[in-house]
Amino acid sequence: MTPRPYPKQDRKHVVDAGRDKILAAAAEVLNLDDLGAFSLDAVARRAGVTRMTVYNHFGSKGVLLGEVFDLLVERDAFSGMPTVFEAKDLGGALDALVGMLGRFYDDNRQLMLKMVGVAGLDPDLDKVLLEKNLRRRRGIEAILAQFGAPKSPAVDRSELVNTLDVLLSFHTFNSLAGPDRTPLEVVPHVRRMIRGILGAPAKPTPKRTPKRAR
Amino acid sequence: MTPRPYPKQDRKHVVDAGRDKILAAAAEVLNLDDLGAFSLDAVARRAGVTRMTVYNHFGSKGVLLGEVFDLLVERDAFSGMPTVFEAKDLGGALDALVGMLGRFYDDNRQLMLKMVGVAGLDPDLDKVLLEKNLRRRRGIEAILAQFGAPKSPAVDRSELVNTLDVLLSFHTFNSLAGPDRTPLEVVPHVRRMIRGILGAPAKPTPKRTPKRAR
DNA sequence: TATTCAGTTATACACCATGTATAATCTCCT
DNA sequence: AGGAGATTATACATGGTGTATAACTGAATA
Repeated sequence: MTPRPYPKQDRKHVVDAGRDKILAAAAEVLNLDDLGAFSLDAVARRAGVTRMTVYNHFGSKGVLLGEVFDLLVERDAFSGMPTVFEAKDLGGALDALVGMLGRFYDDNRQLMLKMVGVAGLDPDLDKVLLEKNLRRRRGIEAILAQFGAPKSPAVDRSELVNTLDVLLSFHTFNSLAGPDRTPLEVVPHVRRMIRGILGAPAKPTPKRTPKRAR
Repeated sequence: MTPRPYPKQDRKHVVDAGRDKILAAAAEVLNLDDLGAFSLDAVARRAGVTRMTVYNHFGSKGVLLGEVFDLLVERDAFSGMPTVFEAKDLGGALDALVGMLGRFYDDNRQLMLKMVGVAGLDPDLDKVLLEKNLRRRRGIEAILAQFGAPKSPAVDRSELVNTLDVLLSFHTFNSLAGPDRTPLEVVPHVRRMIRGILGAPAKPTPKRTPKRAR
């Protein structure tokens, strides 16, 4: 019960420095080309700490990965968001967003691959990743709100956000790049795709649609 | 050195039956909702054999998964390919292809998620999956060759196959569906996206899309 | 019937990774 | 000096992959 005047805040920065060191080490290990070489032991060694310290900071592998992703998304992927809003029209803003994300995906391609990998196998991380992907969705919605949606898109208005979200996802850049190109090199192509979706005149008359599917 | 006239072919079907039983069991385990619950032990138990038998047939987990994917792709995903070519034009063929793939992704959503998961972590399986994805690409190329490419697509001719390939990938259906919809429900939307990409009149003049500039 | 061989099983083992528990140690602040 | 919080060292349980080896089974053959 006795009030204890103790640091607890003073040493916080030291502890946080340790945390950040671990997070950075984890990101580095994830970005190594060695496929499937992610272990808490490797992270700890690279961070210069013990595996136990990692468990003290984060309780599990999933939480650690979640925080790594969190940090990267907030600090790297969407750091240029303000400049996106400086564009003069919707097309320009989306172009800027594509460039921003393309750069991020390029810098962290291996990391992203492993991240979606373990996310597909770890329910906890899966939830975190899903939530973090909402970040991108909210960014798209903000852009549309600011610049106004196009009048005649090739897709439903209600599905416009979904469509852009898919086209801006890592998977789009990754599989479009394939083994021979980088996500960054693919940026112009993604821009064209989006422009095609946005600028296409509406096809309101489904009278002609030649579909015979099943 | 004595020539030994022995079955070796007669019992083949029995052995192959065992193989198929294991493959089916593996697919079942992969399609369980239990995220990250895939072990060779579970597969063996469900197949009614020992873990050793699994190792006798396939040498490793990666190879087994590769063959499962192989079987599914060939037998389920692209089994309806002939009917796709019965369509009367390009749009109809692609619509049919979208429906075919959407059905497959819907039937095997959990499996696909886990598959890309381990593929992101296992180099061997990664290669297999990459090669199997070429199956889809070749299908697209065949359709374009049969029905002719659109005259004025919204994307480069050279990138047309890449674009369609991305739009037809599992990731498109999966992230478009999100947690609240199924890949199958998303089929009409993907069809519209593709029609938008294909049917949009060429925009040769990059004079900026006619849009409200705030 | 006895043999023979492929495939299967039973069993044991090595290895690695995650996660938990506990006591010892270090560091910095008062 | 003393103490609290963080870190370390160490051990352990668990579960999965992959390898090795000997025993077993069943069916075709002689």
